[in-house]
Amino acid sequence: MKESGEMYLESIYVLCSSKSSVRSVDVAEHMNYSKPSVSRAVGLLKKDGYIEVDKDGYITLTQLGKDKAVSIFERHTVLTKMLEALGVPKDIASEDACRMEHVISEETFNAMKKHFG
Amino acid sequence: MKESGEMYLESIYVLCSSKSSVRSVDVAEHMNYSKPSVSRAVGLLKKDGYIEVDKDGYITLTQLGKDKAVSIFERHTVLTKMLEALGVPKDIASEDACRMEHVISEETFNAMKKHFG
DNA sequence: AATCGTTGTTAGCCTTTGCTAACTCTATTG
DNA sequence: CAATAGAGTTAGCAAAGGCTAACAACGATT
Repeated sequence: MKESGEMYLESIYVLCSSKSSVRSVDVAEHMNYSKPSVSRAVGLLKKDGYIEVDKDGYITLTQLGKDKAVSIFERHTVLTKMLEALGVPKDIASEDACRMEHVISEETFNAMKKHFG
Repeated sequence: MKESGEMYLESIYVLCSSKSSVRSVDVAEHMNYSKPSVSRAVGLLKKDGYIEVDKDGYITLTQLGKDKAVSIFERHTVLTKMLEALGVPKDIASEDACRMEHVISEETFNAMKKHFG
């Protein structure tokens, strides 16, 4: 799974937590991406078994997708907490966490979690 | 400047610190990239004023390039220190720092520097 | 029933950044 | 002096991942 795939998955996860239903257009609006970009990404996530899309376009996470999304989101949370603990303003902490969450190793994540989780 | 450009620049900087002269082939070997990849990247760094390349292919950093490289390298150093302080093994800390150094904001870097610099 | 808005898809473009194959140029060497 | 090795360049491929333009499908509204 590539970084962009992780971003889409995380967005779907976040949207699922706050809305009763999620479609591609919601993802596009949330990520500020065009519809075709989301359409392709959704197709890939579906092909790879991370999501299911019903005939009306409603998106649900599979167990695999949920596990992956939760793990990315947990990284985001821990990273944000760490940066805030270092004194970085909340919004900047979250933005930076958003980019860092895709590139840190398991070891680094676990170390951060131990100290800031 | 893109992430890949930053990597090339940092490599050139590191090589300049340990060798008396640096050519494209040294960069290629150091980064484990092909010669054409380096050739193109070097051309771009030159075009953008980060490096100079003499008629024999010897590469030197301009002031702009040096400033940029130092700032990236400093990020690398501070990030590595921070991760080591959290208990991440040295080699993994350095690898992760290598990816994180390109995506953190100035605010986050300064916060880390204050605590771990 | 015709039209319009919403949603999604298709086709295809662009940039980035890696690669290989094949070339040139220069300098050393037998 | 010819051949070879080393360095760099050119041409072009591929994958990722963004975009727009244009179209299809469908439900709601006039």
